[in-house]
Amino acid sequence: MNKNRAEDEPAKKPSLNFIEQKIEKELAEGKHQGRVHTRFPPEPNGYLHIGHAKAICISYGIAEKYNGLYNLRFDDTNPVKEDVEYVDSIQEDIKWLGFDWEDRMYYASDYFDQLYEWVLKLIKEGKAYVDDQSAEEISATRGTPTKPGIPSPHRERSVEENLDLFERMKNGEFPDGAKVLRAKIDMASPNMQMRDPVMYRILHATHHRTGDKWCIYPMYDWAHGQSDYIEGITNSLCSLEFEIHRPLYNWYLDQIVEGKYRPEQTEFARLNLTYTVMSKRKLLQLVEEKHVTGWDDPRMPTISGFRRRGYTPESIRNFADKIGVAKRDNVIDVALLEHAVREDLNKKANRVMAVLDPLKVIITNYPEGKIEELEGINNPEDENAGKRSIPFGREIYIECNDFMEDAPSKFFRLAPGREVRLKYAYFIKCEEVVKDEDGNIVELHCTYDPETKSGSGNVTRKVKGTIHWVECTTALQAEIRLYDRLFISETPDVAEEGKTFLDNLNPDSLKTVTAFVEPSVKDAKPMDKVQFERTGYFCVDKDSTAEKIVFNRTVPLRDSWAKQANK
RNA sequence: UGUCCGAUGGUGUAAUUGGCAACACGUCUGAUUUUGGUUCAGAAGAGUCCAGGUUCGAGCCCUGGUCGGACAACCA
Repeated sequence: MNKNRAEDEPAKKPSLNFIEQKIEKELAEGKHQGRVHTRFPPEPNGYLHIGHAKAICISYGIAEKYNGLYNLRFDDTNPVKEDVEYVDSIQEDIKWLGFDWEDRMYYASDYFDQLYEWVLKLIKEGKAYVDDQSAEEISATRGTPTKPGIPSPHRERSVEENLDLFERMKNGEFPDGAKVLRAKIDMASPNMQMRDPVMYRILHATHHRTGDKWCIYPMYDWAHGQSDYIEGITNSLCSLEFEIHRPLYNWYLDQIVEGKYRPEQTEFARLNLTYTVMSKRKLLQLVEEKHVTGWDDPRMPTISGFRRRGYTPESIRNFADKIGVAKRDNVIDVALLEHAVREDLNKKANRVMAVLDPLKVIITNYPEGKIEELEGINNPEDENAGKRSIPFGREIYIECNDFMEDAPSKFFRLAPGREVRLKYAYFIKCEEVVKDEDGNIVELHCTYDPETKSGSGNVTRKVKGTIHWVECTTALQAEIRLYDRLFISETPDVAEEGKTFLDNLNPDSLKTVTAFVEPSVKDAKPMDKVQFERTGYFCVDKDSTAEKIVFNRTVPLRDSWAKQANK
């Protein structure tokens, strides 16, 4: 505790990110009557991933910070891509992260009638027209970023004709793609978004909420700002790729806003993570082509995947805090996410001994058949976590790599003639290495020193290493899934020529082993988090049962052994 | 050969709006430790994309470049 320092030096004002600065300025100016109201607007066409988690933490976090409100709004304007399965999972994931939108859950589809009314007004004002051109023609006449577009031959239709045609579009008289409604803005605008953008298209599709009521659906741009306006959103935060849409967002608002209030769009850089694919399309492909077991596969960067993997909501929110908010493109090292997980789990996860790669050790001077109960501390970081009993006996398993036959002097663990401490138990000394006819090590014969019992306090000599172990006859068996990163490339999205991101898949992203675990884990419930001593953080799988205990590896322990070994 | 946006240690984010570039992760060193974990103490590492300008003083302001990103779905 740096109490003294805190008293001597005035606490440094925590720095604000650019969105917070903007909001504080607005607040100071009395904009929006001092209200802050944000929203998170996912399209229900996939599961939420860690990138969405960042966006949620920003939008909702800002509202919380300034005592404002936040909404959840499903941006469901494209029925052919959307599904209720996603609506449900999105709600579950946001709740799990710890955010509560109370009764403010909306759908863009709630506003279809209002949107229709408003667009009629635009048509009457000569600001929108029905275009009969095909999608290809519209695309071809839009021009390029450096060449102006060519006005549609239907651009100057009369208001009456537009009204009639649009009415008939709505009534289902035309097939998909036959006509669209376009805003009449500027076909020569240097901003491609302003070249008479499509406002409505014909889609004879059943919407997951409005059913068959509509066969024309609004485009994102025409729905989004208006939805913000309807909901009283003050700050509409989105990612950078919508920056170029902002003039259009504002143009549409210009047409409908009455009075002083109007929402304002602000953009920030989306999250990129090393070794991680963040595109919904690609994640969907991983699921559909069965490269993973589902959206909640522990290797997926989805919120549900991380949850199943054993990540905690706190760690994800802390992570979002650490990475900050800015407008420049970024690639965050996954190590930072993993650090946030370890930081949280270190405080919360109870310690347990488990041997993943067993080597049998027989303690030759320990009485046969005797089982002794030793005391273990559940969590040295948390006094309230209590203690547990661990059986010890003549035959135990230790980790294979905790023994080395020809050990260098820097190797602190077991080797012929060397002595180590068994965690919570005794010193043991390796007396004999037993091998089979092929020369493989079968088991170790060791002796223990009864004087060195843990906690006895009468130990005069020191050992350099403490290793974990599990007693053979009382050990439980568990299936351990050692999940590793799904991709071997730091930037799997950037595939070499002739390759796709799938070529960057890690063939070793899942290894399953059967391990021996101390008997106390029989009480573990699905989703419980534990730390296997000296190994890593693990989470009891959601489908784990008493008959078949399954652990997913959340994240390995920070491991400086490897570095030592490389010296 | 357009418009918009961006550029600060390896990574990410700051810099009280013009005042000797800070914090976190990572790296390294040391101490404590019945986890080579945790914790603690310390160190190295950028002179802010480049070139000019304004100023007593520029990462912040101005001018001109360079590099990177976004935009030409009836996706969001």
